[in-house]
Amino acid sequence: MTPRPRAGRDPLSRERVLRAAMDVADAKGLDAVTMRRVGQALGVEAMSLYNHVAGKDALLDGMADLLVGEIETPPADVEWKEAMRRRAWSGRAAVRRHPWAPALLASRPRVRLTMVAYLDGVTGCLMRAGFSAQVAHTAIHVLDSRVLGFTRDLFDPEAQGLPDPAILEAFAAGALPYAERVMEEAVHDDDAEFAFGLDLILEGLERARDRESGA
Amino acid sequence: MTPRPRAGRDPLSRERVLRAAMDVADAKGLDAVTMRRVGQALGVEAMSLYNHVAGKDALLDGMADLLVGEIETPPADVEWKEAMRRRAWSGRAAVRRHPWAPALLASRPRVRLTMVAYLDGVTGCLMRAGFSAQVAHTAIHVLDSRVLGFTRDLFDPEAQGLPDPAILEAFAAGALPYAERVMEEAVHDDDAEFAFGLDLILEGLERARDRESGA
DNA sequence: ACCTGAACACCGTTCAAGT
DNA sequence: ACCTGAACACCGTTCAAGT
Repeated sequence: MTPRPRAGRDPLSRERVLRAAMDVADAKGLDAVTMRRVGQALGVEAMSLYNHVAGKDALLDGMADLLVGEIETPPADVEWKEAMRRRAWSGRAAVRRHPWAPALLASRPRVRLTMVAYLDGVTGCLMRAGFSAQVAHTAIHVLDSRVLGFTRDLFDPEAQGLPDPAILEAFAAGALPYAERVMEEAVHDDDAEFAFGLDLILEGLERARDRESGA
Repeated sequence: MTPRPRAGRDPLSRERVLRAAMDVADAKGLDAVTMRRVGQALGVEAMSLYNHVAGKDALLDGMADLLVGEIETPPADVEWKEAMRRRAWSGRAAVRRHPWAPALLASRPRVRLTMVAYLDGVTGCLMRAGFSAQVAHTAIHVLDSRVLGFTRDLFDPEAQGLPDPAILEAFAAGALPYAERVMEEAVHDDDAEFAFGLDLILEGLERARDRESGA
C-alpha cells in the first residue's frame, strides 16, 4: 500500500543525479552537462533536479567530489613510495575514464573538503615516512599537479577566499591532522617552495640525463 | 576625406577584442566572458565581434594564445637550467596575473599551435644541453603541468583528434624541429613515461628528505 | 514530498538591413 | 567593409501549481 514510484522508474536521488551528470560528461563532454540534459538522461524534467541538488554549481561540485573519491586511498601500512604510486596511477586512471576532469577541477572556484581530505591522506603518508611538514607540502605541489592539477595553496589561510564551512568543521574536529600540522609548521613562502620544487625536478632530470649518456 | 571611424572610438580589431576579453576575465572571471559583455566593454554590440573573431570558441582560443605568448622565451644561449627557471617563473607570473588561465587551458578541446611552439622551445633548450628526445619529452610532462597544466601528449599522433591544420603546416615547414625529433625518436609509451617521471620526482623527494634529516 | 509547466533573464549565433 | 536590431534556440533558475 506504500505509494509506488511512478511506473518502473527508480526514484531520483542526489547520487543518481550526479552519476547521470558524469555519464553525460563522459559521453558528450563537460559543456553538454546542462540541467535540462541531465534531467533528460534520467527521464525527468530539469526542474526536478533542484529537489536533490542546490543548482548547477552544486552539481558540478558534486561531480568533482565523486571524481576525487575515485582515487584509491592505500592503507596506512603500505610503504610510502608504493602508496604514492598507487594513488598516482589511480588518479591517472580516473582522468582517463573522465577526460573532462582537469577542466572541471580547474573550474571549481572553491577548494572542496574532498580535495583537502585527499591531500591530507597524501601528507600523512609522507609524514609517517619521516618527511617534514615543509617537504611534504612541497611534495604535494609537485606530485599533484602531475595527476589532477587541482593543487592550490590549500594550507595558506590567506590564499583563498572564505573557505567552505565544512572544511573548517573538519579542521575543528581534528579530522585533518596532517593538513593542520602543515598549516602550523610549514613556512608559507610560496616562492621558496616553487623554487625548491623546481630545483628538485631539475636535479632529477639532470641525473637522468647523465645516467643515460654516462653509462 | 577618409571616412573617420565613429566619434572618438578606436576601430575594432581582433587584437582589441581579445584584450577586452582578457580584461573581462581578469575583472570578473572566465564565466563573465560573454560575447555581449565583451562587446559592452568595447562600447559595441555583441554582433560586431563576429567581424574579428569567428565565434566564442575562437575568442577563447585567442585568449589562450595570448596567454601562452606572455611566457618569456629566453635566448638560445642561456644556460639550460637558468632558461628553464626563467620560463617557469614567467609562466607562473602569467597565471598570477590571470587566475583563470588553468581553467581556460584545461577547457580548450584542441592543442594550439602556440602551445606546441612553446613546448618546442622547451624541448630545444633541453636537447641543446644534451638531453635525449626521450628524456626531454618526459621533462616536458613533469615541468609543464607544474606551471600551466596544459600538457597532453602533443607528440603522439594517435593521442588527439584531427590536429589544427596550422600545426601540420608548421611541422611541414620545419618550424618545429625539436617537436619533430621527439615524434620520430621518442618511444611513445605513455605508461613508461609516467612511471619514469614519477620515480624521478620521488627520488628527488627522498633525497631532499635525507638531506634535511641527515645533515 | 516530490515533480511539473510556464515564465524570466541571459546566452551564442544567424541574417537581413543599414551606413 | 563594418556595425546593428530583431529573431531563434538554448541556458539556469523562480514560482505557483499539481499530485
